Amino acid sequence: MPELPEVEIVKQSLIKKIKSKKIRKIIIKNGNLRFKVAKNFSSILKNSKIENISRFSKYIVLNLDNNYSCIIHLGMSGTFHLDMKKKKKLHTNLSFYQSPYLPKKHNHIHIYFDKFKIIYNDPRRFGFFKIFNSKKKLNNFFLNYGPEPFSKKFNIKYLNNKLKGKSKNIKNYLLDQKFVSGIGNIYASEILFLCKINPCFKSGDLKKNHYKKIIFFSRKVLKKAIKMGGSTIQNFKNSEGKAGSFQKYFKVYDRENKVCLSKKCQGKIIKKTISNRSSFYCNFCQKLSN
DNA sequence: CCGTTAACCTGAGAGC
DNA sequence: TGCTCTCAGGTTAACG
Repeated sequence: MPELPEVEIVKQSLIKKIKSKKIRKIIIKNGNLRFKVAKNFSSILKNSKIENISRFSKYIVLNLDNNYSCIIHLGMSGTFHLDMKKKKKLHTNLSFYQSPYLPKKHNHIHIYFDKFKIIYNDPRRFGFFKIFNSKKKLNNFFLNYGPEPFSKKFNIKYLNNKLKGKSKNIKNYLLDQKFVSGIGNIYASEILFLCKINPCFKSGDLKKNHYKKIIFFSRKVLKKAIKMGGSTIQNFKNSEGKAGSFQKYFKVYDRENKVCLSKKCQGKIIKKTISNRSSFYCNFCQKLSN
């Protein structure tokens, strides 16, 4: 489900609820996630205190007081639910996936604290948890990833180095986490629309002014999405009334056949499958030749 | 090395 | 009501 903004919001929710708290117990109902949950996962996390919670790209990072770190990827459908013991309903203010009442059969991991527990629910099981026994190993894991759009490393020189001479289209690169990390299928389409660059545009043909736009609008779109609480697909609304609202600002994503929102443009948004993922764009605003 | 495809899963929604 | 089909915010092994 989530791209950088949504993961950022989940991280912020987790900070409010479980930062500086001690994990008392872990129950794994189904460890068959994208990667199998490590056998020693429970024993390592039990009785550790969560010192800090951060995020890199689409990963949530829990730093524990026993030198271990736990990274969490939500895949397509991973969500966290807060379960106060006294109340019967699951509170889903940590969740961004469709219904707030997901079937319990997908409640795979239960993490207990003194007064409540949080539950990891993931119908498709593309998410995963992974632990590292040192900061160095944690950092090494992230060395495989490109900079986030916000990073100073994501600059014109970097784009030129990576993209010159390349035949692969630019949409593909925006989704390539080794090139830039944190962008997913929704924001890739949104960013390219604002850049007025066709998703099929050959990366090697991009010029300096294209690079500038990609850098500028990547940051702008992701920042605004974070400000809006991320994007929430469908009519999801949780018991506390919290849901992301960036979907209201989609210019192209999920707007097939609708009128282009650019001023004076009468074009209709096209949906096209590029490299097995849907892309949305306006043929008039995002010409292939320019 | 490069780029593309299929695969990993379940559930929602469309069409019949 | 129910069946079948397609699609979904991600990643990556395997292939040509």
